[in-house]
Amino acid sequence: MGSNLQTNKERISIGRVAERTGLSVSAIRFYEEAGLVTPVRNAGGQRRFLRSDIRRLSFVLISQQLGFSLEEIRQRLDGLPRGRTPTQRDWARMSKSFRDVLDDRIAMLTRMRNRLDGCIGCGCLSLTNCALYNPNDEASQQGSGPRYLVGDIIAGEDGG
Amino acid sequence: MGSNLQTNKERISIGRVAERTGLSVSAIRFYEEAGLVTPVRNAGGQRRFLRSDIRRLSFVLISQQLGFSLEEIRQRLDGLPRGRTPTQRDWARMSKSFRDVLDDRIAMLTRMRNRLDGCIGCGCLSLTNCALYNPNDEASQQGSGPRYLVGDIIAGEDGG
DNA sequence: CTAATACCTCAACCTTACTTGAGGTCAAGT
DNA sequence: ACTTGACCTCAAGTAAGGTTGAGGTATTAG
Repeated sequence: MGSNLQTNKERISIGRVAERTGLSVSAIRFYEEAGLVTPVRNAGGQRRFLRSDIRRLSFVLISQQLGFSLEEIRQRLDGLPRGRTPTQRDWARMSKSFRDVLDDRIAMLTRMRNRLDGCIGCGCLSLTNCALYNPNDEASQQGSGPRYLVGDIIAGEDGG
Repeated sequence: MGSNLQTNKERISIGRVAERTGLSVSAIRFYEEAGLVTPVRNAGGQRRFLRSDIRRLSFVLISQQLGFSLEEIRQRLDGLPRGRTPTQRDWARMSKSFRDVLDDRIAMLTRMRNRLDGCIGCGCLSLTNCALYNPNDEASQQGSGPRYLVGDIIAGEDGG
């Protein structure tokens, strides 16, 4: 009875995993390359996944919906135990980690929203005073490259 | 008195615009290509911007911080009047448009957050029942490619 | 007038998250 | 045995949002 703790048998193919997760085969291969799953190979060189990898990939999908990058997800998955199948407690810990980030994002978006009227809505768009530019907010940072703001932006106005 | 409605004088170089907005010169050229600003050229072929373009680009920067894509921003900027310098009322209208989207995003993130404990936190990750996968939410949709979910994902469980 | 900047275009490169295709192998059914 | 379908690797393409560099022209300060 101790034998099914680990489920070393019952390895499944990439096609099965794709069916069960809704991911494409190519995406699963890509996720392997990204370090999100680490299937073994059979004698013929084909990938064999654990059933628990389905849950792992489901977690990846959910996390993406929450707006996390694959790298952020990988870091959290690396916190899972290697020697055993993750327990409810393990997942709950990660859930909390995400919840905290979501709380921050919601708070930031709410602040942004509240500032919007005062900043754009007034028509001044004065970035000197504009709270939307406060670099202390962990702002979106979607693209690459510098996104800084200095000095008096609007000083000389059009129509002058 | 009608002469300064349009401000045909006082055109400024791309370097000046870069200084005033904090954008790089290359980014401003890129934004021109994206249709976000449309500077004229002087006799030597160099770009000359209106002072109001600084405000326009400031709006672009703020909108990006709010999480909008350049295309979404362009569409909103295209709603600005072409014949005259935008008024406070014009900016306020766009502000409202963004505010509405932000309200939706905040609401969605909040729903997600509230579901997180029930879905990941319980450790089941059963995507059959998982509200986080509800496609009716305008979910993040960051990457490209299909992101669908079908059927019973977790049915055969590890350790089973 | 000349040197130093600032500006120009075009092409290539970067990251993230994948897809698509070519060319070849493995596994399963008959 | 043979055929089909699933699988393999590697290279290139896509989209967004830019940056970097090469090679050349404009403008400006002295």
